[in-house]
Amino acid sequence: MESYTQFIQSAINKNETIVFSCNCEVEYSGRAEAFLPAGDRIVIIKADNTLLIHQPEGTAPVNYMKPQTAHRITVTDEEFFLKSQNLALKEYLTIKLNDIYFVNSHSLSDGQKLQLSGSEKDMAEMIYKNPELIEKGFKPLSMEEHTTYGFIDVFGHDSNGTLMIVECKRYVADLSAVTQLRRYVERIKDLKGIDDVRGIIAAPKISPNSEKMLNDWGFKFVAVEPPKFREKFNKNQTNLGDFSTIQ
Amino acid sequence: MESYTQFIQSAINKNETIVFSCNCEVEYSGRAEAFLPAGDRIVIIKADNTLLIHQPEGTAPVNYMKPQTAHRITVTDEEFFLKSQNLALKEYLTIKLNDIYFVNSHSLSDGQKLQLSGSEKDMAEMIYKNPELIEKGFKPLSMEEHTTYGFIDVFGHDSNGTLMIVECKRYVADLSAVTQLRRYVERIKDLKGIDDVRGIIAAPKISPNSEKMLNDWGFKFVAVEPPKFREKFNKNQTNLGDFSTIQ
DNA sequence: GGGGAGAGATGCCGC
DNA sequence: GCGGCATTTCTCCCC
Repeated sequence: MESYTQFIQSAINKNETIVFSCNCEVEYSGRAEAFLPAGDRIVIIKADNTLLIHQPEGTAPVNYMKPQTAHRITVTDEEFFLKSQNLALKEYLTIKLNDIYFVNSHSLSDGQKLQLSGSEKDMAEMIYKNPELIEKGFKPLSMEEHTTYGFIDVFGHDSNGTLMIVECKRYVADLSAVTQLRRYVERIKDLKGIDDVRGIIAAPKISPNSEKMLNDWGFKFVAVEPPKFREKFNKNQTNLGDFSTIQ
Repeated sequence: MESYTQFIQSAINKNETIVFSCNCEVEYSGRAEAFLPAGDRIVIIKADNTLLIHQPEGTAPVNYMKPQTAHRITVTDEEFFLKSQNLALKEYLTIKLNDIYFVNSHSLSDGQKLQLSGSEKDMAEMIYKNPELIEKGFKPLSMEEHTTYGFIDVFGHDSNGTLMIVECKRYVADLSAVTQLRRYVERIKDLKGIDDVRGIIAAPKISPNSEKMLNDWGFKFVAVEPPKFREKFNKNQTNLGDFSTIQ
């Protein structure tokens, strides 16, 4: 234990990226209060002093501390602790280390950013460039039009000159998407002093209750798929190929 | 490289929790499309076949695959890949391994769940038990009352018998919190066939525009802090104690 | 730094 | 599985 914790403390001092696996319990106090009883976990301390605690299952960390947190190993009555505190955010975390299985530490170098396509913004741009996806005669005027009550994805008018507000969702449009659209429509009616503004939800799908609410308010749903420029795989494949033996 | 990748493949077969550090590039196709150029990262494959890729900075993983994804090492023209696919979700990820710095694999055991307090639900319970936090004479009738347009945090009536709907937020109430409240108020008016229903936002803070919108609709903001039962630290401390040397 | 909103959101609970 | 919604949301963008 002692050699492991000394190694961790030394790596903390050198600002390296540290990974270790341990049996531990965790206490957190900050935006909420939390306690996690003893179990096996993986702990990562990154170069920017982010701390992550992962259980052996699940996508999200069970506990964490944000970047720029101070970390220190302490020993009391032969019990080992990793104490973290972020004074600026008033957040505190203590890991009681019952056992350490392995530790690794490296200086890692990575200046790359993820290049992603298929976001809601990409959808809005696609609609802006291909307005017929909404309806024949739709003329977009602006994207991300700002109002006090939020900003509008695509703003324009139809073939009759009636103003149109389009709210894009990349997956299933829900109740809050509909109230969001309503907020913009009301705001534009108020700002322009007119009563005739159309509201459109553009998404691949919409939940039944949301569609009911949408129709109750006189708005319209248009089915649109988000664009995916980088697509390389055939998603309809049924042949597992290389993977067939490990399914 | 070859011994590392063989070790990884063998650990995948044994369903262990694997951690390795490497230089790699990543390609993802699924709900969106993404590419991450070469850099140093930490990769975790968990016992439930969740995969996480972390850069040396930041809280969130830069790429990931959900639980129950199949993983396999492949070698083509002396280039090493970790290929992951989740056929059920139609998601695919390929890591091109340029270099591996270390690998570790263990069978980890952890059946514990995080015990958390200070959530929105805790706030609702606190208000239910201490209705004077909202106002003198408030009588709560139910929590999580269900409507077609969502469920209400705390439902009750005031000293005059007027129905009241309370929406709790654990941090700053925003525009969508106000529209959410409005949705419930309108739904209850509609269901009960009455016109007099009060709406309350209970939160520590509310954004200025949200408060304006709230007041425009005749609703009210009440300042309430979320409860924190596990609090052990004095957050107003200015003495850094053990941490003073590493700030 | 605050406001506003998306996210490959995730996770939880309910039906 | 979908629906509805909170989250120690995180992250980005813009003011």
